Amino acid sequence: MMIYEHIKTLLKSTLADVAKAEGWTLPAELPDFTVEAPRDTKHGDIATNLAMTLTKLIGKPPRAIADAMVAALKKDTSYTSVEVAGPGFINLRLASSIWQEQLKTILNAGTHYGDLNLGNHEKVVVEYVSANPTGPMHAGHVRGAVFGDALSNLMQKAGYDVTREYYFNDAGTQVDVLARTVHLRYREALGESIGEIPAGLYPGDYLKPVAEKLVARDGKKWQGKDEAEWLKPLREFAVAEMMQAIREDLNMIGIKHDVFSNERDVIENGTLDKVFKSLEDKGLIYVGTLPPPRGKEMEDWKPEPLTLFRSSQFGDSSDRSLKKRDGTWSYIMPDIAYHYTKIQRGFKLMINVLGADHGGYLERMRPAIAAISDGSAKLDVLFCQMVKVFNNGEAVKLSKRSGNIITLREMVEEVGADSVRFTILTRSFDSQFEFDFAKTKEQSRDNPVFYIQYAHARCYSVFRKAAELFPKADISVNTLSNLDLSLLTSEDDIALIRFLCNWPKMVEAAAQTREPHRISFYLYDLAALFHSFWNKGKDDAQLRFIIEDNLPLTMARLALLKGITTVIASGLAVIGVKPLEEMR
RNA sequence: GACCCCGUAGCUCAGCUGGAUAGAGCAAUUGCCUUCUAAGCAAUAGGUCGUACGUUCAAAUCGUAUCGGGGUCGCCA
Repeated sequence: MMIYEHIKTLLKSTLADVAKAEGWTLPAELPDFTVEAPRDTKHGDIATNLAMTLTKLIGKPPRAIADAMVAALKKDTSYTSVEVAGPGFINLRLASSIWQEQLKTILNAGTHYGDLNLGNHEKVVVEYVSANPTGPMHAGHVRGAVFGDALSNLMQKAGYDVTREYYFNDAGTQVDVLARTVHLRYREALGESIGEIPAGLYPGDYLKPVAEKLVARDGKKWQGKDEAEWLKPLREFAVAEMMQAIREDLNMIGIKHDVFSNERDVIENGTLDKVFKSLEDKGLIYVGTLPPPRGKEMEDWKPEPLTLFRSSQFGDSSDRSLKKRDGTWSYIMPDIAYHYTKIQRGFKLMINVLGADHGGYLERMRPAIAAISDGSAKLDVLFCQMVKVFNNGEAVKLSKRSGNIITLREMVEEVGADSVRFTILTRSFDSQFEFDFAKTKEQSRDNPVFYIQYAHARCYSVFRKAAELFPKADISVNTLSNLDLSLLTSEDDIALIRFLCNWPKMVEAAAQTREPHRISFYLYDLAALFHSFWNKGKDDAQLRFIIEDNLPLTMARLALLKGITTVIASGLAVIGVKPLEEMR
């Protein structure tokens, strides 16, 4: 980024000079203009749209403004060419020495190259997965899980103090259903014939081992007893088991949360009562009746007085009920209390990664957070769109009810963690995508993630070869970063360095937009440049990395390779994929 | 009835805080392994960017309308 910011500053000062000479009046604050590497290298190293953004202000055609700028820029020797192109772009080419210096900067920074101070060490909590402990992780969870994890990596790289968090509901009806199903499986494990799993309980075999564990621990203790006796202990047992399984599943795909929070704690430690009372104290709670929901047929709907939160005072379309008809808390109240704990822990920025099926969540939670934080905390919710799962072209309906699921475990075992992560992270989170399990399995070897890993491995292969051919040469990073790199002059050398210099800008853009997939595409393009360079060495010996009779050039090329592996490795770290040193 | 996301090559998707001839992978066709790993490279073919207006020096990108697909609108989570 250094280089682009530097050029931008230079352009501004040149513009000021030109404006003076030409008699243009400029505003104190210039319109925002770009300084970036153009897509097509024919357009130079760096292009700016500066002239075009000034047409209105100055009242002259863009090319005329550009021409005046070019005349002034040509006096600066750090540009080897300056020209006007297209509708009024100014294209600059920089002296090779500038790029060679940039490569040194990269080597000195190592994998910290691209680290930013965008977040200024601000504390941010990223909550993701947060699946309730009623079943194993399945394909529907994977997208949010991987996305949230990569986003956390990205925010960290951009200079935020990130906490990865998982929140689960262990106090509602779902976990009661879980406990009942476990009890049934428990009776089965003890030899009873249970027949089909009744509707309303969880089908699927995944609770069998849990039941067996329970038998091993408690024997026949709960057989033939009333639900009132076993519900609570079995619930606790089952929740602990499921959470353990979930952690193991997530681990398979490289995900580890820093903090696990749960609904029961929030209720039992008094946080919920405290938060509710503070809402009451603020005059935001009343008893009233809500209109029936629109656009949806509600057979069992009856107007009844409920405990309501004045959500509409904070921009919500309606007030919200905090208690159910039966007097128990509705899901939103523990959630509000949970978010209060985040605020208490010092987070002013909270990011929640949710599935698109939680569409109304933000509209409800934002007002609540505004109320409990008095407007000082901010909630961002990123909705990952649905994943449509196919198996060889046939749609797979994921449903716990029918037991028809593709588990995370199956995905990782069949396709591989790296491929799964990369596939997910080459999509923008807000567009739905189709995941064909069978096809992905079949094509797993074609997954673009290997293309990037292969580039990394090839670089390492050259280093191994160099060590063999030049046993006396010191090819450590320290030495490489202090070399004279003036031998790196070919178009391909410079093109690669130039591309490496885009890395910090990529991190910045990806972090600002919360779009880790940009990193994947950048890495792919970098790998493509590298592979292309590699193959040129077959036609032109001077473009090989190792040139046996030219140690100085070889050393300079090794420095370039080091720059490439450095950026690939730090990019893959964001994606959460291993940078391999060898692939055979 | 209201709100959110998407519509780009045969398929899966990038590009969208406006910029130069619209990109990649897969699938198709053709070349390249005595030389640093062919999980690679080079080339060919493939698109009215859903549609229509509008804003702009400039629109796949922004706005309005419309069609199509998905999601949400609860005291469920």
